[in-house]
Amino acid sequence: MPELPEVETIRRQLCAAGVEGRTIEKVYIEWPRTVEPLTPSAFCKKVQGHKLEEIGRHGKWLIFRLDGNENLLVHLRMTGRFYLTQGTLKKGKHDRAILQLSGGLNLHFRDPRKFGRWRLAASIEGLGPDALTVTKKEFFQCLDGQNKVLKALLLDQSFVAGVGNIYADEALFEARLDPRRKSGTLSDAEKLALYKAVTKVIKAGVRNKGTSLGSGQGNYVDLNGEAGGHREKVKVYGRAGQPCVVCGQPLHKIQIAQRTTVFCARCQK
DNA sequence: GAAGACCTGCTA
DNA sequence: TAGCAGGTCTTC
Repeated sequence: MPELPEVETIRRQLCAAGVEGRTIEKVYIEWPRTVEPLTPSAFCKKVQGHKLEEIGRHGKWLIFRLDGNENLLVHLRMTGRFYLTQGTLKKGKHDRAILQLSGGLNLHFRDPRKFGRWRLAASIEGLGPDALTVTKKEFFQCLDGQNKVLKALLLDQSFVAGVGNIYADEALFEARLDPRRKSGTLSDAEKLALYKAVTKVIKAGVRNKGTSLGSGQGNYVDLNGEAGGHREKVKVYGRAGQPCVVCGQPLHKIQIAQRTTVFCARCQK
């Protein structure tokens, strides 16, 4: 569920809550497959006693830098979220992993659908430039030699990291580009429009602390359990059949690369 | 590409 | 009860 803006919001809140600088005193793995490729006991052994020095992010990955040369890499996938408790540990219903930190702070990883993953590694492989900080030059370089359907390309984390289904649809609407277009057919002006649109919608998402839709269990909430404020700003995602905010025509819903895609057939060319 | 797998819980 | 979900990986 969370895309870059949601992950960045959580990262900032973890920093603000003073998680950095604490020692990981004990690790609980409640769902073994959360950690990979290590077994839970091997994972706990390698993490316990280490200091959590800094929290970073690349694309949708959270990067907990540990002392030594390893990082705890966390991907929230569809329903992962973090929350903090103080004092005696009480495990929540959908908690899949918990870090007991120095000073009595507990960092819970709640993930109903069990898709989230924790890894130990020096770095993350195979990601393109981060969508929040990608430069125009990098973006054009990444587009070079590509000829993929635009929607699929934006979802490809090796192209640009951090864009998911919501922000892909929003960026394509913002750029007025048809999601079915092939990237090789874009003019320079259209490439620039796409670059501007991607960075614009991602930055707006971060500013509004992420997007939440509906009220389901998997619905995104931040560290404090609050919904993102970007919901009202979404122009196409989840609005199939409703009028386009620009031309008033009903928005279309189609499948591209097995993902629901909403767009305006009149505005997006 | 497309389809299935991984999973649970909410909505229609 | 069936269908759907913001993500990614594996296997045709």
